[in-house]
Amino acid sequence: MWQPTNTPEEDRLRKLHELLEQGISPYPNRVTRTHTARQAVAAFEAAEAAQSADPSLVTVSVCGRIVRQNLKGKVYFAHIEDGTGRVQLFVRIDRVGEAAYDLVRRHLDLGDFVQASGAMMRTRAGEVSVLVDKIVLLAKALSPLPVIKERVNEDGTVERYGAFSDVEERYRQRYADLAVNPDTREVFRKRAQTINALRTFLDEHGFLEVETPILQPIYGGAAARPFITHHNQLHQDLYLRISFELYLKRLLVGMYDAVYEIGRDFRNEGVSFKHNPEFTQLEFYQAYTDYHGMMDLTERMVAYAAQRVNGSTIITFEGHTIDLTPPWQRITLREAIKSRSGIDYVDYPDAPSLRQAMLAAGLQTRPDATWGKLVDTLLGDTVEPTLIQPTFVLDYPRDISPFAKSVPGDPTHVERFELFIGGIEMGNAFTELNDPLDQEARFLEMHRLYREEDDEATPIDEDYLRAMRYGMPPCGGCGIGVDRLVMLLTDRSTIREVLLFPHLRERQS
RNA sequence: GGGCGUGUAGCUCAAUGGCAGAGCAGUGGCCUUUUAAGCCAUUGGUUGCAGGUUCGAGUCCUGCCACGCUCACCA
Repeated sequence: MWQPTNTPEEDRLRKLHELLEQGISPYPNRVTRTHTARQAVAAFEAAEAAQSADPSLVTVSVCGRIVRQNLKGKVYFAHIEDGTGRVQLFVRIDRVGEAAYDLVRRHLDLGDFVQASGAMMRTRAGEVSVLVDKIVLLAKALSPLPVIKERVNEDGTVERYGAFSDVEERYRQRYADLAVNPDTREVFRKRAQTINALRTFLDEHGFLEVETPILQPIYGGAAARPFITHHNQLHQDLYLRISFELYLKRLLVGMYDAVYEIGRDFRNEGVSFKHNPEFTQLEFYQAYTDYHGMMDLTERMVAYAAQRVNGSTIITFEGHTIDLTPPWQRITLREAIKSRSGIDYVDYPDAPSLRQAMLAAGLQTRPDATWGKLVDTLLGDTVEPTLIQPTFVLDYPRDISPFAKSVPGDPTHVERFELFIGGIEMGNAFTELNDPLDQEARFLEMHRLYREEDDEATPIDEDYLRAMRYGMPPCGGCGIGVDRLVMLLTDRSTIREVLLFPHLRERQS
């Protein structure tokens, strides 16, 4: 059984017991709400504006959490807040009677939920308020939330005094963060709007939303270590998906022209400001197009989401003004790296020579890195941080892109792009490889590479190859990191600020 | 995993190696139009955990835990 751990909790528990002794339930079953906080204020102001109506005849029953209270002798003011906003309660002892007033004075705390009914009025100070006839406790708060006081300035801006800012506690107790920090609530509203906008855009462009397995017998579609779990009755190890790619492309074999999925991917890798072990991915695939089609669609979709969420395609991110208005800059990976590092990697066709060139340029490399990984290092270290404005980087080395079609006449490169905005990778797309024999060869090549590194054996998905042998239409596919997109649209510098419950290490002792 | 940093009251923060404090919240009192209300009084601490140095440790040292930044890792 829970025990108070501090004086405020002891006081609140005592009040709860006193209420029970008076026969008052601190957690009643029934509640009556006629108006939200916002509606109550709006109804009064509308009556004020309409000369014909008597605003004092506007009666309401409002519900919410007490976020400010001011006991002033025989009158009591409180602000209650619900999901729509705040409204002030004005309680007078001569109106509610001594018994009810005593309950208000002795037993209500910041954080409690109450229901108040009465007529709307305007105080002498001018604030629209509920002149309370009856007030009912709806839920007692036994633990105190951080107290944040607000002052509304002349110009309407809100200044906040006090804070709940400890990052760890905000994440571990997100409910408390949300309860007291309206800015946090706004982030997750925008997150929902973002996802809704992506979905709406794709729906309106002929895409079918689908759901594919999260528990997969063979993981694939990306290079990452998986989480492993086990089905007891089937005696089968299963993997939490690291991407949706291979299942979604099976659906193009199945004659859907365009499909997408928004869902969770799981990667058993390190965490960082842009990595969480589970994250939300959007992948969409469209037949009869290629990566150019994916670029066109992607830039329009992201611009649409920005417009829907922020009302503009021009946003601010980490102090940068970023213009998401299409069309976006396109540059080949080769040109991008050459312009930033001075290294034209095609001049160094094998890992040892490229590594030498990179070392000569003062770049750090891993001695065991493959040629493709070295190119990727060049991208990450010299190019990625410079790509603040939205930029498609095109044409990647074949040996780090096993699902992309080759660039015609170019044995080195495949038709792939990655999308960068604000210096962060936002997406990855290919002209999808639909040649089953070439795909099998790529699988075998990757399998060999990873076995050499003895890091993660990439399993070969024979069923995917079988699907492709039935014929897969030419298509483009793209994956978008939804959390990162939300970071961009809400100007948050870490992924944890846009995840309601980010992964944290379990607390010991 | 490495480096740097942080951890003190419910919240936000102070405290030269020398009595562990403030504001807000809480408690008691005054106050019938307050709004960061005000005034008077007052409660609240295993200073993340475990050791060590010292006459004396929140402070210095070691280890551990958690978090942040960063590097590595991450096609």
